[in-house]
Amino acid sequence: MTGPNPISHGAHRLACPAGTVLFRPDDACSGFVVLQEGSIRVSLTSAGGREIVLYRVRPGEICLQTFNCLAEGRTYSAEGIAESELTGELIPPGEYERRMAQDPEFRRAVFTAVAHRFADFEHLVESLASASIEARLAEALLARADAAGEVHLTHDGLASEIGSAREVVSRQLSRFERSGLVALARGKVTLLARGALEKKAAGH
Amino acid sequence: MTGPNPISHGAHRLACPAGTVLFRPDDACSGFVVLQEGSIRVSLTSAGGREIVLYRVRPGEICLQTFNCLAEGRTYSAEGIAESELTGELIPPGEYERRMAQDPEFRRAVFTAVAHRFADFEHLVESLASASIEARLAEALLARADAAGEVHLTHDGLASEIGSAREVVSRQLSRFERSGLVALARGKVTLLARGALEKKAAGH
DNA sequence: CGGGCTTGGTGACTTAGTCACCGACAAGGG
DNA sequence: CCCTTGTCGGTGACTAAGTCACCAAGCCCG
Repeated sequence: MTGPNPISHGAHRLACPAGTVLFRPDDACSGFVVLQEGSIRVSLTSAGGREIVLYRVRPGEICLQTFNCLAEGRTYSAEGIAESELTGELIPPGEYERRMAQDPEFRRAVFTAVAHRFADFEHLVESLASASIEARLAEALLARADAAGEVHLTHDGLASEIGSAREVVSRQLSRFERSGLVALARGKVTLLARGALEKKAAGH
Repeated sequence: MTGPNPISHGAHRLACPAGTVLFRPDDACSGFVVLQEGSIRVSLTSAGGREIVLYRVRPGEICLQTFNCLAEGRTYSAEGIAESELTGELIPPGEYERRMAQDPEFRRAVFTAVAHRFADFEHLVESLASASIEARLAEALLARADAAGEVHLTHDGLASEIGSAREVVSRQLSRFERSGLVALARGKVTLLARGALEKKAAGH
């Protein structure tokens, strides 16, 4: 999925440490990002200060914000932060145009990524419009747990994942804890009953 | 924006009356829709029966669901209904591939449409995650009013537009009516104070 | 004219979000 | 070692939104 061209003519090497802010709302777009290692969290922060994670860009994928900017000549509307150390390519606009025209495999990869993003968005909209907090939180915990069943996020961080408020997350987590589904510690949630959480995530 | 090729080789004429269901979740995709006249409403209905309008496809635009299916070889996940009589082209998968590869103008049109849809989604997510019902309803009324300032939708229809419930819409409309912002009649809302509604839509 | 359907109104209740505040814990400096 | 400062999480009280059950117009059509 990383493609046959290691670093093609005209593309720059991209490397940056965890925590780097790659773009913010209203930034101009410097080029098209193709990720090789790491993950980028793309989120939207509304006027009221509420943040919601839209999606994550993973290795082999393109950053759709970048695509959007280049296709429309517009600026970003969301924020992108490196969640871990990144490596990849930064393809400048001209080179991007050339590749889209001439490289069918590159084009296919871009379309696949676009299609995935749209599926992500549809899922997000459906969740926001009709799933309970209980279901959305259960889903977020399952999605972000490591192999040991631990989620290393604060209640605030979890609230951003599901587009809600910290207090709401805290209270729901206490209910999960009282039901024996999770164990709580500062900055960490340990999953004790994945099966039960999966049921909750599906809406009972 | 309708492009230089009236009906190109390999494309079928598309024409259907208002109310036609163009696709449903899990339908296979028969081709790529390029709309010339009319409008398609694309919506998602969740398990609980709640419907939300994702976006509308208008003349000169492409249908992104179609794009998505073709790029991924997958089925639809949303529903598309003709809101008015439609005319356009239905481009079969092979012809679509050929045009994407060979026709830069066609490719550009597709990208522009994708970028627009993407912006629509971001706006929708931001609204759902953090705007009040008052603001979202005011926005929907403004967006769907005709030149005479009339919105020909039932409370149920308005609820679908903003992804909420009929009762909630009814109560908010009564408040707008009591404040003199709208006049209510069966199946119709008349806007009386656009300026005030615009303020509400922006969040006071 | 009189069912039966669609549309809209309402009260009572549950769930979610907001606001204001406080206490517990972690890290670093004096 | 203790104190300060900042992050993190808990809680009560309130408001906003969504749900449920039900009813009353209006409306179409035989």
